[in-house]
Amino acid sequence: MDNYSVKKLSRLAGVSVRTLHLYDKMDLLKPSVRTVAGYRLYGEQELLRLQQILFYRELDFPLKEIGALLDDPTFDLLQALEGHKTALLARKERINTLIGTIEKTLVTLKNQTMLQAEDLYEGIPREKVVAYRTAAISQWGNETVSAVESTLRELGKDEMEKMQTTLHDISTRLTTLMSKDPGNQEVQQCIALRYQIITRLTGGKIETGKLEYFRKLGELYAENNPGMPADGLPNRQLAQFIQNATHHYLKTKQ
Amino acid sequence: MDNYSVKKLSRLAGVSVRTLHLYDKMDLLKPSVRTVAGYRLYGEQELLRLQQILFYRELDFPLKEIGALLDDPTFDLLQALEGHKTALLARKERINTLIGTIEKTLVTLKNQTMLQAEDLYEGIPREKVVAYRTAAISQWGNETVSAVESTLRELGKDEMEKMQTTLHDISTRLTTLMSKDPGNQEVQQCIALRYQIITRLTGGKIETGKLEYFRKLGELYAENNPGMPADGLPNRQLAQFIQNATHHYLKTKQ
DNA sequence: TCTTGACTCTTACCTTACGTCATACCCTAT
DNA sequence: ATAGGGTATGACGTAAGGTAAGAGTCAAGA
Repeated sequence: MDNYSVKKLSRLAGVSVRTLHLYDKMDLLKPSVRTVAGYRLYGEQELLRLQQILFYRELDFPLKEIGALLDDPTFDLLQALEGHKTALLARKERINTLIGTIEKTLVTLKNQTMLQAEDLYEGIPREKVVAYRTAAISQWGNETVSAVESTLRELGKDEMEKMQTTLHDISTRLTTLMSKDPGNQEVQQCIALRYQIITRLTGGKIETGKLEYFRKLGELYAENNPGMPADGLPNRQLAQFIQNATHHYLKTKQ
Repeated sequence: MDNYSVKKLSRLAGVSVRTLHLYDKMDLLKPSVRTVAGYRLYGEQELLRLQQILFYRELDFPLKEIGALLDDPTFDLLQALEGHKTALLARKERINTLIGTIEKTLVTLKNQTMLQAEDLYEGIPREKVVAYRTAAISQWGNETVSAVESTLRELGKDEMEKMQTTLHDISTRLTTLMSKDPGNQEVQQCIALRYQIITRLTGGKIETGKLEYFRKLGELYAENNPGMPADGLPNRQLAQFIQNATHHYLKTKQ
């Protein structure tokens, strides 16, 4: 008898030594023997009692109540269990309510962001935007898509037009120079400049997801606005700008 | 501005003063002003912020997280809510498991007590016992029925027979004396003696539920065992005994 | 002006079921 | 003798406050 040290018993039952210390101090599970050195030794009975304790603990019974029901044989176990079941049902109901509230909140928030996002996607059919946006979120994460949309909003028309002009110049010059004199010093300057613009475009962190998202938006716009009429729509310019910027960058990066 | 003292704000929002103290110390909700005496004064903005805090608290968000999401505008609320919802779903699942376990345990326990109870109800069809026992539990509670069954078990055949004989004598004598000489001194003695026996029968606490339950059992037995053959079955004696004991007691009590 | 009652402040200890040190002691094998 | 692992006790920390003690503040009535 009295085979189990704290560590052995803790391993056997899957609890920590500290837990056994605690149960000892609160008179829930006492060792059958203390050695002269003060070491705790447990026997089979204690192992059995521990199993019972853990069973009720699994059911979220408070330890005090477990002690009462194990020590007092007249304890009305049925009633305790019924009461506990009622409490658990109440908790479950509460959680259901919470989940419902969260879902409502989520729908509201998503609608809000969708509404905010809508004017950014002017000129592209809504269902395409929704579909691609959802796909992009699942592929690159909510953060990336939000960042792109935030950048679009932040840049505004004015800066976008400037950047577009600059980038157009750079791209044209790069194409010319590369075909004629790839070793020209100006090539490096142009590439550096383009890098700066793209950095601004991606908010400091150049990520493939962001660039791909920008590029795809440009494509979608071009598809749905054949001929790209120069009607002054911000998205037309935006799309063209993005296509220029990202197409070249991604190509030369490979 | 700064209209609300701690108490006013606490009443308005339905939280305790202590809670406001705590939120102040943990920088979750600071008063807009402190008077020279150190009193906290809150304004409309603080009331609004408190509403938000309570909303997320209702959703079981930890207060630290609430502070983060209210103070950091870049906090990804959608992701937090989704994560929280997942956690709540997991908790719900766990609770479902717990309820299932409790229900199984309850069934097991009830079957056990039914099995133990079965031999006490020998001679009465099981379905009648089950039906009446269930009705009795809902009418007088689990404790009363358990107490009666515990008494039946505890008394055993020997003591029951003795008590039956004694009670039979008492009842006979009482009937005789009451019809002839109601003022006889022996009447009081008999009643006192009968009282003692019934006290023993009900385990010290004479309750209508217990006596009714005993009496009903006797009736049920008589109904289902016409002629009451003197075959030595403990239940036959038990039934007769109980019928005698309780019938008289209840009658004279009215 | 004094008192009374309502209000408020800070500090600190209590709750659950442990986890995580810190410090010191014990035991066994080499 | 020493190294290593096991053990004991005590104290502190967790989340979100509850409860209490002791002291200070404010407005109103006598």
